[in-house]
Parts: sequence; structure tokens; C-alpha cells
Amino acid sequence: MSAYHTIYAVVRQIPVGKVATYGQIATLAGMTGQARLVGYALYRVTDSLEVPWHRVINAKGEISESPFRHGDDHLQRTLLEQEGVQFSPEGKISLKDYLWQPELDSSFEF
DNA sequence: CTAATGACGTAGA
DNA sequence: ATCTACGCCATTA
Repeated sequence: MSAYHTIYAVVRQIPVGKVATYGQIATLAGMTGQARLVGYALYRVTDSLEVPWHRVINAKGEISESPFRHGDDHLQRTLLEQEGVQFSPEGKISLKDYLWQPELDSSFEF
């Protein structure tokens, strides 16, 4: 079981209409402080893996894109808007309202 | 085996 | 608010 798979498992727990930060995912995956790995893992997400990667944003509440990621440009924003996430005029997300707050649902098996 | 690489976070100026 | 520097590690070729 790769470490990246663990990250994917956590990302899958993000409910619709909510978002999570890289650092948050890292913590939940048991690698506190390693937000980078989360980003690296998401970069390598493929279609075969069913991961809601679009619900993961950076700590500033903004969307981070990579030129070579998926082929699509602002697809992430589009997907989030479809889920009811509102963006500020600055293109940021209100973490105060949309940040995923894992409660007692952290029950996933590996 | 080694080298390259990649969606971040935090602190300080 | 913006910018710079640094930490830091699994996965791939």
C-alpha cells in the first residue's frame, strides 16, 4: 500500500460541497507537515482512481493548478461551483464556510 | 542503485 | 498585502 494511496483514501472522505487544504489532508493521512506530498500525490491522480481532487485547495483558499495536470485549465473551479462552493471575486474560497471539518467520520480502512 | 521531480506551508522581511 | 527562502519525501525513469 503506497503512501499516496493513503492520501487518496483521505481525499475520498471529503464530502460534497466542502473543501480541504493540503496540510489538512497530510495531517489526516498521518504525515503532519508534509503538505507537499499531498500535492505530489494529487498531481499523479489518474482517471482510474476515483478521487475528488478538485476539493483540495491550498491554505490560502485558492486553487492551485499545474499546467500539465489534467489537460483542462480551470476545471477544478467549475467542478466546485457545481457542488455549490462559492468563490470570492478574488477567485478564493471562503475556508470559514467551506473547509471540511472531519468529525467522527474518520473511519476508513486501508 | 542514483537522480529528477512535483497541486504546499510557514516564517520573516 | 506580496515576496523570498527553506523544509522535505514518495514515486518514476
